[in-house]
Amino acid sequence: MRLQDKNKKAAIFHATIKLVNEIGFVAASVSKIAKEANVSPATIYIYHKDKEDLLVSIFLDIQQKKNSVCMKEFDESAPLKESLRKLWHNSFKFVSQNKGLLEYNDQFVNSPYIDLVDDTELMDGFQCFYAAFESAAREKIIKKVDVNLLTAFIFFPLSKLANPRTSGGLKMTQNNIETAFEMTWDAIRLYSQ
Amino acid sequence: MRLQDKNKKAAIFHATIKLVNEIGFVAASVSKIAKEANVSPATIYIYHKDKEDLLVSIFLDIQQKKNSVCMKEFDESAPLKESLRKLWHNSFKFVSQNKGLLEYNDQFVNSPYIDLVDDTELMDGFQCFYAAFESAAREKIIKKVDVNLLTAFIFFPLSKLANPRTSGGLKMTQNNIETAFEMTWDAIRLYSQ
Amino acid sequence: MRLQDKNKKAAIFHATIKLVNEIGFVAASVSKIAKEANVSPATIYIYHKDKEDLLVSIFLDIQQKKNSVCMKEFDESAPLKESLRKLWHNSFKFVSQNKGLLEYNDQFVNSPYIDLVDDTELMDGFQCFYAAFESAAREKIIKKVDVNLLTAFIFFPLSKLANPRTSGGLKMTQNNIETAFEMTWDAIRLYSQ
Amino acid sequence: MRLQDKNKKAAIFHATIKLVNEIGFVAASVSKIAKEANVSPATIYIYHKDKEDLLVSIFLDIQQKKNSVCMKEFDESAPLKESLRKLWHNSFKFVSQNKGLLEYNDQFVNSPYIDLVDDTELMDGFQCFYAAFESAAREKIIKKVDVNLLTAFIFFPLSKLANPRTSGGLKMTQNNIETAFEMTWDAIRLYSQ
DNA sequence: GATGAATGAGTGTTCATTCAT
DNA sequence: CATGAATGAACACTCATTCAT
Repeated sequence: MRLQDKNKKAAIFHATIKLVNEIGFVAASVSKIAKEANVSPATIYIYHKDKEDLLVSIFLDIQQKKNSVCMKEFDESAPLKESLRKLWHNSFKFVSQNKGLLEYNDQFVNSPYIDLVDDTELMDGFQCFYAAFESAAREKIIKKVDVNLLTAFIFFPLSKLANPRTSGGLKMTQNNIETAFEMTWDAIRLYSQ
Repeated sequence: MRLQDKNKKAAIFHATIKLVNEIGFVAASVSKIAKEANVSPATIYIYHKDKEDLLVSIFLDIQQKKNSVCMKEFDESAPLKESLRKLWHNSFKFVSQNKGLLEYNDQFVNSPYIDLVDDTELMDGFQCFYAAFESAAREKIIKKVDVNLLTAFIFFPLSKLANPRTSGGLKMTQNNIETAFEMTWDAIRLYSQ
Repeated sequence: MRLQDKNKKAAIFHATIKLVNEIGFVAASVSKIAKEANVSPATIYIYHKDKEDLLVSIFLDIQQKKNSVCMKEFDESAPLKESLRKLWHNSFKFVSQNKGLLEYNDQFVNSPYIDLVDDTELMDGFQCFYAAFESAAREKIIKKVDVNLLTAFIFFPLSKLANPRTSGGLKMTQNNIETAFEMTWDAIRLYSQ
Repeated sequence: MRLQDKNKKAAIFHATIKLVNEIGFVAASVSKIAKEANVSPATIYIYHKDKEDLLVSIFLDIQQKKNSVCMKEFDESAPLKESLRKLWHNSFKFVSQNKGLLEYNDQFVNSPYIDLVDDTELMDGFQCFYAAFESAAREKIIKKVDVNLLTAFIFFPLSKLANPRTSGGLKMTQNNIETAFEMTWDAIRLYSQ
């Protein structure tokens, strides 16, 4: 019996991301992906039930990679600000090391494909922040507002700035990252009287 | 729907937005749009060169509508904070009055179709803010940072919160809008000494 | 507006029958049918929802044609034997004038496609015989047996003999037809004392 | 099902018949058959040259089984009527004991696959009847007609009635079988003056 | 201006079959 | 012997677009 060729699975993975980033979900057809991956269209269906499954499982794969990079060395006992700063820097590290992956996921979450993914699965890695938000709010370190408002100011500017396609050409140097993070912190922190 | 004869263009406009929001760019075909609009596929080609032109011109149309609502009563001489606050409230007014339009454009800007639109055209209505940013920075009211950082904290959280699909179920009451705006302002304002 | 081209519909009809008879349902693909009919595959889908619909509607069309020929000049008041004899001769007339059509339908009724057709629709034209069977049985002209036994000896030998593919090379002359019919009649008639 | 190792050929046999009866030749693909038989697609090609060979050899296998059952205890010296009666009852016994097999073969003979089988092979087991027909005709026991007319009234009603799919829901009790056989006999017997 | 008919090129997917183990 | 991996070719069907009216 022939063994699954890991190279083929990886080739399909990269070909899909490359094509989707270049020409979008609409134009990235299975046969084009197969050609890019130097594989038969039928081979794709060995690894994935259908096109939807291909796109979704790539998304989840990236998501997981990203989470594990972003949450590396996360310390629950550290002050919230330090944890968030670490998250920001890790995010930009991930992007710089995995150009394209984030771009793919940004397109994905803004397409109807995202509806196929369980909501809770999405924020999985960041759950640990939620408790930290609550205690920080109790200690009057950050504003006592809905968690969606907090995430709107933490993750959205971050994802915009981290994605070269939407960053407006701004180069994210260590300086800029730090500045941007301070702006995020200003948005959520509480100013005593 | 039953828009007829003179309103065919409008029927196509609405049918496209409805379908794209429901099933996405991938599945929204010309003939499906035609059926939804109670119109022949050929009729669409009277008003639009091709499918691309259809999608892009709808985007631009919405963009223009949104801008004109958002910038209503913009007063160059007013303080920046008041202008921005007005912008925020106008944005949410637009959304509540035009459900679906913003959702369409959010999908559009996150698809490769956006590459067909001239960058400068996008921010057109908001150019007047750029001068205001600069002078406010000079007066040490807001931080002296790249304009892309400013917009990342002004427009991105706004667009996330205004789009029901991404707002995380948070209902944007006047209270929440005001709170969110204050967070934006905190992000960009300069704290003296 | 372009009008439907009746020739195209007829061409699809004949091409389908020809191909199905030559290579069977399994091998008669939509694109082969389209090529045989000198038509684009897409054109077939203007006239038929899908392949199933194409095959079924051709079957029903033939069935109807056959019924109208077979039941021509059917006289309710005539003796049953004469009505049946007429049916037999009409059937062979239909076959000789429409070679291929019956072969198609024989293949159809012996494939799972037949399950898609309403049972009652099938025997529609022959309902008028059922009453005649009952009264003839009451008058002790034919055997008093289940109607399915009667039809097994009337229609099945007939369809076997009428179809050149199953007639075993026997040429159905007027003489043979008449002989065969007498055998049918012997099978169902009642012998007094 | 769970037939294993040594019984793989049998598993393939049964899986094929089951699938063909359920979904037809068109939809019964090699991989579906393999899955149903709990076997690799490749395994099927150990026992059969190709798909055609699989289908044909199953047909012949069933045909042979049926013949051996039908002709059991055939006695050349017995009167023709008794031999035929025995044939009829044996046929129904075969069906009741091997549901599905006859259905498969009925589909097979009415598909173009039948062309792959040698004509003479088909009627092989029944050749012994041909001589009996001739002598009975000479003795004026049955009609002196082409053998194809005889078989049309012997085997066709039989196969229709024995196949539940075409029997019209008529339950073939011993009584009904006997009645049907008498009708067959009436069809072919000769009535003296 | 407006239409439904018509289409070649393409879609996602499955096919029968072979290969390497 | 038996397997799951792998595939080119084909499948049924839909696409964006044009044509004739």
